[in-house]
Parts: sequence; structure tokens; C-alpha cells
Amino acid sequence: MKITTWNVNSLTARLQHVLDWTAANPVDALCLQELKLTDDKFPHEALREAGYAHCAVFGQKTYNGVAILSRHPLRDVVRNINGFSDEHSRVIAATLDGPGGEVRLINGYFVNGQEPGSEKFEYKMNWLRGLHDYVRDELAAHPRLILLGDFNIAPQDRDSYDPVGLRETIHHTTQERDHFRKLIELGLCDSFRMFEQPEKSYSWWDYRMLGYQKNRGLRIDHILVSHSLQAQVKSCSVDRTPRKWQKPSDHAPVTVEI
DNA sequence: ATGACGCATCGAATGCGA
Repeated sequence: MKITTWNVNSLTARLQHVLDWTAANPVDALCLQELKLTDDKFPHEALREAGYAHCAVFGQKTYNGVAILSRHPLRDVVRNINGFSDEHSRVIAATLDGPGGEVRLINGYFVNGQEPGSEKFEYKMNWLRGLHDYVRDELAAHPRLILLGDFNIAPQDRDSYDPVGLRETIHHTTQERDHFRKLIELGLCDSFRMFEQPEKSYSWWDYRMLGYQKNRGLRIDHILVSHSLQAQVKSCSVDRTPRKWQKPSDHAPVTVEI
């Protein structure tokens, strides 16, 4: 069973890329972030024709918005972080009844945070605290759990194209990395690092200054699997192919196979 | 310090992303 996370930077602008990519990569579930559309604008019809008949959507106008697209039934859909009041649509959870058994998916578009010391950074810290407690509770109820999405955190120096020049800047701060580590300590594993990976593997590249061409990127999109699933993980990889297409998202899809 | 690029917004300049 394959499960993918992809920040599409507007599903309206990227629908054709999603259709083209899933045609070549018919993953069981696709977790999207930054839909930038309201629920009524979600393209159910086109996705159903592509095989994704089961979609759990939590949209928002202009900003944010997340969804889980699935070939298999989804149930017990929960929007937002239980116990944390948030005006943004950033988290959606659902239980997937797939061929590999039942898996609880938590798909998140983590707060960017802009700059350490800013109000938005404070929001990011509070949001991460709320998420931590929510994931702790979900893990207790669902041992077979995957937390995935756009974390907006480069967990280690090797996850950044310039760890020295960008030390303690956004995505690289000790505080953000501590939060990432605390999520891991709940009983999760960074599936990407379970396997040998190419040097300088990233999942996001700036649109500007030829960021992709120069491989000036960050690995900020992650798939964390619970210990109950860890032994079943067969692979995890970034697919840079759609980043090379015309008008791409600035993020590439990351896929885990269990 | 700023901008570079892309997307969205009722129509142009601005907010936001990372």
C-alpha cells in the first residue's frame, strides 16, 4: 500500500499535475496540503474518474486547506486539532481501510512561522504543542498511525542546502527541531531515514533564483510512521519528476510504501 | 535589507509562502 504527501500550492492551479502524477503513480492515498479552495470548489468528479472516489476535504479560501484522497473507504474523519482552537484549515485525519490493513492518517499543513520572534512564530510553537498532544491521544487510540504532511521543519542539518548560513532561521531553529523530536518521541519514525537516500535529498525548492536547478532545497515534507507499522515499511522516497514540469508546485510528492 | 517567483484576491497592489 502506497501513501503520498504533496503540498500542491493551489489544487485549482495544480489539478492537472495531480491527475497526471496519479495516472503514472496510482498510490492508494494522496494527502494534499495548500488546497487554497473552499470545500464546494473541490474537484470530486475529476478525482473520482482518476480512481479517488473517497475524499475527505477540509478546505479554506485563498490559504491553507488539506485533503485525503483515497482509492479505499475512509472513516472517522476529524478536522482540525482536537483541543486546539485554530482559524486555519490545517489538519485532517481519517482511518483508511486499505489492502494492507487499517491505518490512521493524520495529514497536516504545519504553520510556516515566518521568522523567529514574530507573532507567526509564536503561533507555530503553540500549534506544534497542540498537535503533539493530539497525536499522543490519536496514537493511543490507533497504534497503526501515520503522521504526514508539510511540516515546515528541516529536522537536521542534512535536510537543508545551507545549514550553516541558515542556522536558527525559520525551519532550522532549535525550537522547531525540538518539536519535531518530541513528535518522534511519541513513538514515531521518520520513514525517509529508514533507507539509504541520495545526498542532498529535499522536498521543497524556492521558485526564485533557480532554486530547483541549483538544488537549493529543504526537506520539510515528512512521513512519520508509528512503531506498530515500522517493520512493514518497504520504502520511502521523494519524486522530483513533477517539480520539473511546467508551472510546478514548489514541493515534490513524498511516498511511503507499507 | 531587498528582491527574485507563484498564487490568490473582484480588477491593482498586496499578503503570503519558505
